[in-house]
Amino acid sequence: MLGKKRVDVASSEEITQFLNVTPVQFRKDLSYFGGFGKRGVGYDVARLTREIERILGTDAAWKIAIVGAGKLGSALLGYSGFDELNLQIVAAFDSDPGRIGKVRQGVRIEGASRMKEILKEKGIRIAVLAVPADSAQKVGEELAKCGIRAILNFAPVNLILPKGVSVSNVDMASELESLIYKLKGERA
Amino acid sequence: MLGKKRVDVASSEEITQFLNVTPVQFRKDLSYFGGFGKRGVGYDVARLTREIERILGTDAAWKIAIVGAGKLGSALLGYSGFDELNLQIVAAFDSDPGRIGKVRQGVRIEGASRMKEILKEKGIRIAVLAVPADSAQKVGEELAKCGIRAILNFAPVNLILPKGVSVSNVDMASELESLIYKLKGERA
DNA sequence: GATTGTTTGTGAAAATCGGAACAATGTCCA
DNA sequence: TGGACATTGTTCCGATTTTCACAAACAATC
Repeated sequence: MLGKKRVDVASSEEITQFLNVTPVQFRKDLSYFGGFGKRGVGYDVARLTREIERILGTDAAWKIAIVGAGKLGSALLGYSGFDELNLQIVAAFDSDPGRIGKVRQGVRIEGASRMKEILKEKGIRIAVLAVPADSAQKVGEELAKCGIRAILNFAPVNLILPKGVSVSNVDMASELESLIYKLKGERA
Repeated sequence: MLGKKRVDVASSEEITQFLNVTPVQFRKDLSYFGGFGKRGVGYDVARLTREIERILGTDAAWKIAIVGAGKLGSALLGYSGFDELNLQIVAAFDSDPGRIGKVRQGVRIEGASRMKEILKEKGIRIAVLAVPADSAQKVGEELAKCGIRAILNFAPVNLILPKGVSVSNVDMASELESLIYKLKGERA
């Protein structure tokens, strides 16, 4: 088990050490999409990476827009994690005239009025929503009208949008709630 | 159904319109902690709010610390959502000498060396981890040593920490992955 | 006060999820 | 070739979660 120190092949056990899943789950999930491993051997890491990227769709590049260029939006513009998912930030928007025209991380901040035009032109289908809570619903609706089909929502608001628009919430609040709930249980 | 436009009482159906749960789930979850509603009427919103806060533990204030005062950390220092959960940011830390001593949103950024001292002194048990991915594990371990029992982790890293320390991941990557996966499915 | 309509709380059924066990398939070595 | 060993892919089973269905409880109206 420790004899061969090759990294080009790894067993489900080795791989899931660093993940939040059990080896069985890992194998089962993968087998749903097809058997990529070799019995008695393990998984070819390079191929596995390719297959997973293909399954998730991160093998092709996706263009995304950051909507809202305040503190959070700016932080996201500099966030390195997007690269790894093959996501390219190709546009940023804000309604504050003081921010429009500024360039952050090579991306020019545009006014909200040019949103539709630019989103269509560049073929953007994913938006990251980083506006204040009280304008999130309104901006979300606008994005839906502009043809955006997927929104990563950072505002602590439950967006109600037309069917066909997927919303994923980065929900700090509920994560914190569950942490507090656990802490409370410990003390009891 | 539309006759009484009172906001002091609402049915599970009305409430869950804005939530991500079904009315039945809502009622069942609540009934686990006790029946707070009146049959044929609905839930007293004020009381329900109090009860949920009590259950979640957000009725009492919790002190939290922001660890890492880069772009993301700074954005979090100004994030308004913490207030609503009765969370008070009472400390911020960074290892960059250029940032230490600066005050953001009324909180002074302290050096990492003073972490243990300050966390203990102020009785902080929840930390928000906003450091770069490559130092997240190390800093997480330090926090665990300082007596932190709950970590909200923003770094795209799976923290391995001693049992008893709860970690919640704000996992932008996996949220984005699921969005892309959905988009891909639509196009097929 | 009886009746009607509404909504909660809950017990039972259905679906989903996760783990254990195991057969199938591969490598390695004599 | 054959046997020992390793690891996948899959089936089965128990547990958990979600949905369904409905009785109990309440308000309103006649």
